[in-house]
Amino acid sequence: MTNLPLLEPFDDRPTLLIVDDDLTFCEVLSRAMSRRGFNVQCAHTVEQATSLAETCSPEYATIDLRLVGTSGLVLVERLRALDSGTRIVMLTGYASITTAVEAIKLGATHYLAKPVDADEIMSAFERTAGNAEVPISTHPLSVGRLEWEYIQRVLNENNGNISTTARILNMHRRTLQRKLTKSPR
Amino acid sequence: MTNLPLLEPFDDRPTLLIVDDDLTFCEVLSRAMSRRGFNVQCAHTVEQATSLAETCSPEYATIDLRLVGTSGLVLVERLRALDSGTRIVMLTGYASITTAVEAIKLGATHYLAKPVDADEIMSAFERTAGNAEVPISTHPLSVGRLEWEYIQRVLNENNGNISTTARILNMHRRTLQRKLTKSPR
DNA sequence: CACCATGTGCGGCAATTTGCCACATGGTCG
DNA sequence: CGACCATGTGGCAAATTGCCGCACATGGTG
Repeated sequence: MTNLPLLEPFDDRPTLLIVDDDLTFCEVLSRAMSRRGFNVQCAHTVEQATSLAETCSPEYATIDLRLVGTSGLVLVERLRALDSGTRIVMLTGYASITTAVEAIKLGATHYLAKPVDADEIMSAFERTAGNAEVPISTHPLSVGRLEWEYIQRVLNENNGNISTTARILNMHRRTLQRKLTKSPR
Repeated sequence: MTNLPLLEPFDDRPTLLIVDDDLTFCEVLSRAMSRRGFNVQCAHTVEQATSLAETCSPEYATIDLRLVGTSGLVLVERLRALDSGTRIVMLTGYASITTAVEAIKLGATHYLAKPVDADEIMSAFERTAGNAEVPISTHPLSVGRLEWEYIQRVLNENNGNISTTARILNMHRRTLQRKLTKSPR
């Protein structure tokens, strides 16, 4: 599965930056990726990640979309500003089309929904535009899912402002709030 | 067609290629985009679109993901091979994250789930990675309305069969029945 | 023909979701 | 500082839903 030699000297191993506010997740993934030949570093906030990236300039990165404070998306920009060759995989608990589009446009290599395993991340790193054969799903989204995607889109366009989003969507703020706490149906 | 007073002479207007196998959709969108100052051409198959693109080399394009025969994705590659400056918006009835990621990686400017209106497409064309957080013009569709449109489409695709539509949409038949008796919210 | 699978329309009822209120907190702007 | 706004939360009545059952039509099949 891995084409990365396990026996390279430590400093020759490719560097991987894992950014996620879930400490357990970081630790588990970190171990799995170390085993696959990466020199791994973890960060739990955008600030941490930025300063780490400035000193070590990682070749690979996994970034969680939802981080406390700022969105993980800004990190995609920063990492690629530092080194446009950085391969970035976006991870998220609640995948939505809007944020997927956004992440890819900002330069992410791929976008995966949790739970993911290390091998999925590995092949996501390998991925380029041409090489993925995409099964076009024939069956539509459920109404619940459609609503969720739409809400995410509008919310994103309004920079996460719940009140204005609710107003635009012609729904009660309280209702929108409640919907947002639930996972996509 | 007569009230285009302030628009540029016909040949100076930006060219837009609409690719969709739904003829009605093409016609409606074509008219809406003409009114917005585009020189519109329509194609209903990948082949048609390819030969049209080779002769007229459109600056803008909207491409439906699911076309009979080949996927609309290959068209993204072709159009951008002809002119890498072409702005392409991918449209789809069945939005999925995978195809969204793929479309963007192949060079699409944006990816929108139907139903869309012409204004959404307009702002999608304007969109670049940087200006994503610019709040776009007000969203006309309420969630209720979106749901209604979607239900109508799926229902139509299933020849008005309420039971199968309810199954596909993952909602109770009784609920769907009741929703159908009401007018779009 | 009877039999069966399937789709449809509708009534009733409990469970869930909603709309709408109030109140507290924290941030920004003048 | 006060005015304003977005957010988080709880409570409660009203609306919607999920799910039951039943009657009826249709179409295929032994």
